[in-house]
Amino acid sequence: MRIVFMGTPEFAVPSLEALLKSAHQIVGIVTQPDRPKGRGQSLSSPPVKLVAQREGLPLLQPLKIKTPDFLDALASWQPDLIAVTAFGRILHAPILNLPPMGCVNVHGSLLPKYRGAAPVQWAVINGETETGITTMLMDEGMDTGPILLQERIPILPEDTAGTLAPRLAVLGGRLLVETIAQLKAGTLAARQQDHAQATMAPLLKKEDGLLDWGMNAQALAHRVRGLSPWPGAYTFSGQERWNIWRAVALHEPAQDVPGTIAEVTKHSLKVATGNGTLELLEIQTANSKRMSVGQFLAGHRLTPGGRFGAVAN
RNA sequence: CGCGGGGUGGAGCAGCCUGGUAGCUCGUUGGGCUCAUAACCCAAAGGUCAGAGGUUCAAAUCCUCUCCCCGCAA
Repeated sequence: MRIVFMGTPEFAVPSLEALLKSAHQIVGIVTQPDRPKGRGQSLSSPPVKLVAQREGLPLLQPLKIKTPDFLDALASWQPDLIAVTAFGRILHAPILNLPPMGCVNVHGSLLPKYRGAAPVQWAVINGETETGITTMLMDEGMDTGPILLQERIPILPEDTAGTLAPRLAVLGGRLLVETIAQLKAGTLAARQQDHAQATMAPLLKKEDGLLDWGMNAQALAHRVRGLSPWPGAYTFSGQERWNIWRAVALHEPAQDVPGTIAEVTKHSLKVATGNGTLELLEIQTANSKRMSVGQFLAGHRLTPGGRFGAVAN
């Protein structure tokens, strides 16, 4: 089968790799344009582009999707099917209708739960113990198309969005190939999503990382995991921004105003929350690298009673 | 040339402004105490102060350049 692959970040790479190992012919790849990144402002290539170049495959990086030029280019590849994993743009009808077998999307959640751009992060933030991959036939909505295949995967207690995403991505690749095989064989029946059960997983912004100490300790711990490695959970100590990379909720009830440093020993740092105590395990201050609380406390003197919270300005 | 912070024994930091004996909290090693311990006590080892040049009687500290790391912003 002639397949066009559309995808952009690291999460999309295993999908592409899986297709490359399959018997299908990848006739073209579409990814987002190079963008300025990093400390300088140098352009960097999306991970999918690097794979395309390695394989010497035809590549498009359209600035705009809804142009006749792009549609013509796509059509010239004559795809039977378009596979989409984390491309980063909504596809409109002219593209969706182009391939005879339709557009198949790999989504990182058990749809209809967690529709949107950040399904992995939100599943962890909400303390889910399992999530999964859904393949679906795309329509014009945001992850609203009929479901093709679905497979579950556990979320481990120590999982962050950063550790969970690669496992989901690999599963996504496997399920994508399986989905295409069954579509080709005609043994797969798409079934409509139960839209009443739908929840959203909107794109995270930097500000979403700011911790609200009024929440309960368990919810904060989940948030720290779900926001790692991006955008990162953070709070303020005075004017200084501190990232919290690992934390665990304790059963000890909070005695102080939420955000108050409740206890400091040589190796531990405990903070009062709206309900319960949060022990910080790995942190990162303004211009330093992330480090364990033990390391941090070796060089910094903290005293109980200090307050974390939003910066006042 | 997007903005800013930093590089000091193995780790994390102070010292720099106002040049003049290398400091703190840990870790490591040895010893002691203890039923015991990530606890406590005693002692020891371990540093070209990122690198190069300059100023000076004297540079971790002041000046110039280079390399590397980090945060913001995207």
